[in-house]
Amino acid sequence: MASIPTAEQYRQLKRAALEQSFAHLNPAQRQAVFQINGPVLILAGAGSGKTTVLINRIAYMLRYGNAYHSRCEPPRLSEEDLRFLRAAATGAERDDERLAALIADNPPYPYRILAITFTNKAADELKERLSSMLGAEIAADIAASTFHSACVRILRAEAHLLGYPRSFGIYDSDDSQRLIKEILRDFNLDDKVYPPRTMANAIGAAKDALYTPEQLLAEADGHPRKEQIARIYGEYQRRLMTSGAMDFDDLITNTVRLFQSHPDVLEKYQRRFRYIMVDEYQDTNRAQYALVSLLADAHGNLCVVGDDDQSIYRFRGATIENILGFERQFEGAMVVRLEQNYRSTQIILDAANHLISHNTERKGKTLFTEQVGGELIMLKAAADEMAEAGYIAEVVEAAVRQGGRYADHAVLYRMNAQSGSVEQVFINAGIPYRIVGGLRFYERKEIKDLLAYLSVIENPADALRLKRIINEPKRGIGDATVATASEVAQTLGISLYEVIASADQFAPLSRRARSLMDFARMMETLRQAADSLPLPALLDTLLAESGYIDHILADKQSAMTRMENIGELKNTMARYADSTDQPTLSGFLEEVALYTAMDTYDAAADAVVMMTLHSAKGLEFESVYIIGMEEGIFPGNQAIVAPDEIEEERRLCYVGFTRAKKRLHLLRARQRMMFGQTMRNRPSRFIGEVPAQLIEDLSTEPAEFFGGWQPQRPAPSRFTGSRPATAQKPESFMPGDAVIHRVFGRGTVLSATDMGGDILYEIAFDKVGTKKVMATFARLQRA
DNA sequence: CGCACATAGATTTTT
DNA sequence: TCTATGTGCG
Repeated sequence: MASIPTAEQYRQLKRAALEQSFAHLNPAQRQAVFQINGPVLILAGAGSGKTTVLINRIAYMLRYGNAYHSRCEPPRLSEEDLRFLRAAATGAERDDERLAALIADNPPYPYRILAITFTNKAADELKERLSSMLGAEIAADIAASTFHSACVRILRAEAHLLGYPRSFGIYDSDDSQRLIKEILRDFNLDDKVYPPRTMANAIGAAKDALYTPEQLLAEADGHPRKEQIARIYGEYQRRLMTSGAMDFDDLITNTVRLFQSHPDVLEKYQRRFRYIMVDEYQDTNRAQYALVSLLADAHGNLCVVGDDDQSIYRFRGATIENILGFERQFEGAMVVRLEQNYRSTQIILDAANHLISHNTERKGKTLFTEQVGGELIMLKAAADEMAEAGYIAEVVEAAVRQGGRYADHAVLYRMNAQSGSVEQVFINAGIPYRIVGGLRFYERKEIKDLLAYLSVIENPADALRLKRIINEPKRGIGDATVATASEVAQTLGISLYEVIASADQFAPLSRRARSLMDFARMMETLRQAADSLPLPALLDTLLAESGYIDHILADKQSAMTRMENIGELKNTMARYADSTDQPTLSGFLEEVALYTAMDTYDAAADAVVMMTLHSAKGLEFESVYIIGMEEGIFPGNQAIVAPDEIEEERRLCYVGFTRAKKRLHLLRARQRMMFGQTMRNRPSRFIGEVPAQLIEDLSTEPAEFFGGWQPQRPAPSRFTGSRPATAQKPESFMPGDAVIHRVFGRGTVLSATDMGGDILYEIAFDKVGTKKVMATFARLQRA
C-alpha cells in the first residue's frame, strides 16, 4: 500500500538524496550549493574549489530549484517513486532527472541566472564548465559575463535614456588619458601640477563613489585644486558625451545611474535576474556594489564568492569593505567558509598561512589540506638577475628532462619590467615560454590606429579617435589646423567631423580646406564600404585607401612585425565574423574594447608561463617561481613608504604562494640592474615571514642577515656559467653513501638525480631530516 | 608643417 | 633602460 511519508520524512529523504547527488562536494561546499535563496557570502580560500561550487550551485538550482530547503508538502508519491526516493537517499540508485521530477521546487529558467566574474577568461571558463555539465543550450542561456560586458549589454539597450547613442564607443584607459591631456591643454593647466594619470585616478575615484562633477565640485568646498579636478572631470564627461563614448568606469556608473533614475528599467532587470552570483567579490568597488545591490534588491538572492586575503586591487578602488561588511549590508546573510584546499601541499599552505597571518585586516581563515608534507620551499639568492633566471632555466630543464611539461612551470613577478632577464635566458636556453600581459596586442600603435579608423567610421562624432588618425599617416593636417577646426566646432556646437567635412565653409580653415575635405571624403568612402563589405575586406580597403599600409611599409625596420600585427587583427576580425550570427563593425569594436591580456592565455601550449602576480590570480601550476623577492621590488618601494599598502603586497605574495601545487621557489638577486643602475636590495621581508623549517636555502653564499651583504664574486654572464667560478667539480656520491654537509651536518644519500650537468641529491640528515640539495652548491664531503 | 635629435622623465598592478 | 615629450631647423 502507498505509504505517504510525513512532511518530515519527505524532507529528510529529499535532503539525503540531494546530498548523495552532490556527494563529490565537501559539506561546506554542499551547504553553499543548497542555499540558493537569500544573501550568501562564500569565503573561499585559495584552491578551495570555488568555481566548482559556483557551477554546482547553478546546476543544482536549475535542476532542483530550492528543493533542499523548501518546506512544501510532500507530493503524492507512488509506491515505486517512494522506493526510488529511498534508494536515492542511500545512494543505492542515482537518476538525477527522476529525482528532479519528484522533488524540484520552482527551478528558475537558465536566463534568470546572472553570474558575474572579474575577467573574460573566468567568464568563458564558467560557461565552458557549465556547458559540459548542463549541455551547450542551457549554458548558452545563462548570463555569465564580466561586470563590464554585462553593463554594456544593458546600456546598449537603454543608453538613449541617458542621452547616449545606442552605439556608444568604449574608451580604454589610454584613450581616457589622452582626453585628459587635451583638456589640460585647453584649460592651460600644467600637466606637472595636474599629472594626467593622477587626474584619471581622481576621476575614476569620483565615479567609483558615484559622484557627479557637480557633487565633486560641491565636495571640494573651495579647495582650489579639488575644484580644478572637479572641473576637469566635468569637461571630461562633456567630451565623452559629445563623442558618444563611455570609459570603463562609465559602464558601471552609468548603469547604476540608469537604474537609479529609471525604476521601471531597474524593475525589468530585477525580474529578469532572479539569481545573482558574483565571483571575486573582494575585487569589487563601491559602484559595483551599488549595481549588485540594486539588482538584488527585489529578491535578495545574491551569492558572492570571495577571499579577503586575495584582495589585490585596492589601488584601483576595490574595497575589501564589500566583503567584510556583507553580513551588515545584506541582513540575514549566510556565511560559508571553504577552507579545505585541493591544490597545494601542506608545506606550501603552511608557508602561505604564516605569511598572511601577518596581516591584521582580515576575516581570518586557515587553509588545510589532506596532502600532508610536500617539498620544502626553495629559496635562492642568485648573484644577479641573469643568474636568478639561470636557476629557473636549470630547474625547468631538469624537470622537463624527467618527463615534465614546460607548462607546469610559471614565473611570477611584481612588475612586467622584470620579465626581460628571464626571457633572455630562456631564449638562450631554448626554453619555450609565453608571456601573459605586458604590452598588449590592442595597445600597439598600429592596432590602436586602425581601431581608431574603424571607430570613426562607426561613429564620426568620436573626436578623440578622429584626432588620432586625421594625420596618421601624414596628410598635412597639423596640430594647428586641428585646433582651429576644434574651435570652430565648439563655437558652432557641431562635431569636429562635420567641420572637417565642410571645411571650405569656414574662413579660418581655408588654407587647409582641401586636405581636410579629402580626408572627409575618404572616410565617407570607407563608411560606405563598411556597409557592404565583410570586416576583413573592410580592413584591406581601409589600409589601401587611407595610405596606412604604405606608411607602415615605408619603415623597413618595423614593417615586418607591424604587418604581422595587422594580419593578426584581420584574423581576429575573421574569427569574430565567423563566431557571430550578425557580425557588425560596432559589435567587433565592442568585443575588442573589453578584451584583455588574460584572454589570450592559452593553457594548452606547452611553454613556461610568465606573468605578473596580479595576472596569476585564479590560476595554478605545479611549480611556481617568484622572482625579485627583494625589498623595493616586492614589496615595492611605494608600499614601503606607505605602510598601509604593505598588507596589499602581502596579499599579493599570498596569491603567488597559493598558485603552486607542488613546488614553490622564491628567488632574489644580490645585485640587479634597475633603472639603468646596479641595485642591491635586501631580501624581501616576506621571506622572513615564512617559518625557516619550511624553507630550503639553495643559495650559493651563506645566508645573509637582513641588512648585511658580503663582497660579491663577479657575476657570470650567462646562466650556463652561473656556477661559482671557484667551484671545482664536486665528488659524486651514490645512494647509501654517508656524507657531511657544511650546514646540515651528517647524512645518508637517498637518491642522486642527474640534472643538466649537476646532480640533485636527496639526503637523510641525522639532525634536520630529509632534504634535497644540488651537488654544486652543497659541497658535500664523504663522511 | 614635419622631421630629427636631445633630453628629461618615469617606472605597479588592470576590468 | 626605455619612452615621451620638447626644440630647433629645413
